[in-house]
Amino acid sequence: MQAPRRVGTGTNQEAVRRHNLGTVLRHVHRAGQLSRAELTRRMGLNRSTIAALTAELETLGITERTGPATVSAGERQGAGRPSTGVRLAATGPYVIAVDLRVDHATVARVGLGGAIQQRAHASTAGLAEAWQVGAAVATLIRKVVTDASSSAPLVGIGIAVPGMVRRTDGLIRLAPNLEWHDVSFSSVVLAALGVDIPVMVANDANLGALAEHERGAGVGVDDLVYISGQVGVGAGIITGGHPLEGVGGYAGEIGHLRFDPTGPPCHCGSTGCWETAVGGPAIAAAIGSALEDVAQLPQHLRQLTEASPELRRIGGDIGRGLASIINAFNPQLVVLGGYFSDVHPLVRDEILDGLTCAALPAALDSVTLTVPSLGDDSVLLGAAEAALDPLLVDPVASIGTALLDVPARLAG
Amino acid sequence: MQAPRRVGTGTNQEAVRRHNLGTVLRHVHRAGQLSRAELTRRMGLNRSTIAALTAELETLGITERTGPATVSAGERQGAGRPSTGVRLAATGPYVIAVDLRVDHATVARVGLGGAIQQRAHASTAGLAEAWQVGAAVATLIRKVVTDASSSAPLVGIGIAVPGMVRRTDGLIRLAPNLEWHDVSFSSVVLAALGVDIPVMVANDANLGALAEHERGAGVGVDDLVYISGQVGVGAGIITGGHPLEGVGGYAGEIGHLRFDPTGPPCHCGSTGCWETAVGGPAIAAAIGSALEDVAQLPQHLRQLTEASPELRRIGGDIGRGLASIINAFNPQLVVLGGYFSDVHPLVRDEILDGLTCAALPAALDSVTLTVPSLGDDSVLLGAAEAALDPLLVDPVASIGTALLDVPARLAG
DNA sequence: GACCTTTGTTGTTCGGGGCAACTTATCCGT
DNA sequence: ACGGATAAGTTGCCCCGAACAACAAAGGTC
Repeated sequence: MQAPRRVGTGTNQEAVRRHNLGTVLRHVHRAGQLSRAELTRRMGLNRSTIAALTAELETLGITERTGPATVSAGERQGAGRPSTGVRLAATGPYVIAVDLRVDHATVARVGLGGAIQQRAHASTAGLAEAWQVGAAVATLIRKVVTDASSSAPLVGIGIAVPGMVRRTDGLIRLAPNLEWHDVSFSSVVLAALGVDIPVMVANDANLGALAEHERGAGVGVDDLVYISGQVGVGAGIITGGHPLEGVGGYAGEIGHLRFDPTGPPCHCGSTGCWETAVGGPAIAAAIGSALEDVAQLPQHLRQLTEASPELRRIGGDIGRGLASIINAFNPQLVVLGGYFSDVHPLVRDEILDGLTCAALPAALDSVTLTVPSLGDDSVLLGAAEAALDPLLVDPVASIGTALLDVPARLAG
Repeated sequence: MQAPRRVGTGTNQEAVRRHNLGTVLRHVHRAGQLSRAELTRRMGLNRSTIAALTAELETLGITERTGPATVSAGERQGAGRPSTGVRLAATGPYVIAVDLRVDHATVARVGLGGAIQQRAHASTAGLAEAWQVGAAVATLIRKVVTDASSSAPLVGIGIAVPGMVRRTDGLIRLAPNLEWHDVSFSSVVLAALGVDIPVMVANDANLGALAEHERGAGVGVDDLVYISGQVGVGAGIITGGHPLEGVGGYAGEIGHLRFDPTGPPCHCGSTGCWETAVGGPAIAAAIGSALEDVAQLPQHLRQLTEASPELRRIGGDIGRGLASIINAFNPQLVVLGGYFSDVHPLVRDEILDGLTCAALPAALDSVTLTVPSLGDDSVLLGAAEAALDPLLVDPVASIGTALLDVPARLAG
């Protein structure tokens, strides 16, 4: 009995209301706590309109109002009546975020506002088949919802995968390091859980970029590139404030940019991809670590205080590869994620040298290099953000389709 | 006395009206002529709403209605009352488009709908200073408005430049082949014309991409890359239906992607950029043409029926470079503009071979290579589209600030 | 020619944001 | 301590735009 979904490029009043309600929630989601007066300023709407919108969010159980006396730290300033605050409800909607890696998986229950409420972790080493991994993930999911309030709605699941994911349906086309081809992992997980809720599967680098853009090093930056170094090398790109996807959703496969045609063959079939120069195996070799240990690269790198000449050369290669990326995308920020965040402090100068000699000055001027400010949780929190997105687009619809009484329903 | 510009992320009713009016106009602009019934279908709004919106466009003098009997070719089908048509008014708003190249400039008067109403062309060889070129362009502009109706409003000027253009203000940061640094060409042209109207300066490849997306080979394609081969090599990229700009507006400088570190030095200071392998000078050398003739490459290429071995090798290099671009952006379409459209028929197989061995299968599956369907006018029409954009966003405001009585005002 | 289908037109309804007046709550100066 | 200034919440009303329904118009179909 739900209203027919409108199509077409026109905007009607219902859509305006949806959009404004979602935008209010998005602001609260980003800022955590916010006064209605501040919302009025940021959205440019009338006070009374903001009051109506926040009231609706309250009746939906998403937010609650804080007394005007909340800010009591003695630093209030400016005359006038203090503004009522809006904050996220303790038993408000939440999502499940899954960060699937080559040999382990992390699952978290994440509320609106991006707070991790509960998390669980398990090794997946030795689990080759997707259904085995799916079962392990389902177990972790059951674990993280045990303490959830039964009145809090579960809005969806977000899953980060190291591979190429088709954006239309979340099919994993190819995850080389998991050795998966054409796996519908969302179906696998839902089957193991025995429920039906929206699942969003996406590439790990894209989600890392999303998280750093929303609540990490890239807040307020509308053009950024998140470089993911896990085993392979990939990138998540935000341009104009929106994720760059490409037709299929495979954009950002910068690990296979041509780097040195005289270099070694790459597992992709080509020769001299950037990944062969700066990928996990190359770095492992440069620091004398075993190739089987590629998944543990960050730990090994953190023990180093100085870079070997081999690692220094790789630093230069990182810089020269980044130069191509900066020329192509003209980002304001490059976030070095995965093991790159541990390589960066060791070879910062070499990276910059490589950059400077190969990037165009105009593009180089406006770019900054940094590491994720969310640490190792970028990708996990990005999966949460992706799963939360429908809620921020249309809160009413999303709450309507959410799952209630979750601990009991998943326990069965 | 104009209404204060609303800011903020909220949407109000006024904005809805603006958006819908602009969207109606955008549909007519794209389709040329359209029935109100068709508009109703495409926009998903009510018949009466469409009637009100089209009526407003009529009173603004932008469109006019065609009698229901317009379609008389005997191919009418379907029962029911025939729909009133909406078409662009003959004396409706128009823009000036300028395609500035290394040794010549083309200027056109372009109406809504993308029809070139008048055009002019002149060599700029020997004009080194920006003000000299600006004066030449102003002369061409005066020429193309001579026959314009004095009641038709001039909405703006769009200028395509082969260089890096800052998007915030249209400053030309660097145009290597014009040898310009930090030139505010919009000021130069406006000063030469003695009027003040909106001028949009942008990179030629970006505008070529825009035009092919709007009315060329990329209609309906939301992810495309337009490769521009003039003297240097650049790209204009559309992702998710929107131009990819980057912070400064310099995105798409793919001519300086790293291609072969053992290759020759590039004028940018780096070594082995893709441009050194497939740029104008390399192609001129491969077909035995003089280096001073780079601007005439297309003419020379069109006389060839067969590719030399050198040109074949360049074809492979084009393919291998495109592979990187396809991996990075995952486009649905790659449009080979500039001299590449003349190289393509000669070395199609070599390009495809290079592509196949270096691009990722998932990305390669969904991509098509083609040449501009607007021919040599892509960039010019893209400049027109860019200048028309404000009109399609807010018709009322744009008409309000437009210049009237243009032939007389520019003649002085 | 009767009936059906589709569209334009017109008047009305509905809903959402803007606005103004009033109330409430705090700061600040005397 | 007290009143004015300031800013924010609340309330009722208005305006505007899209939806809707009823009717008229124009053509197709049998």
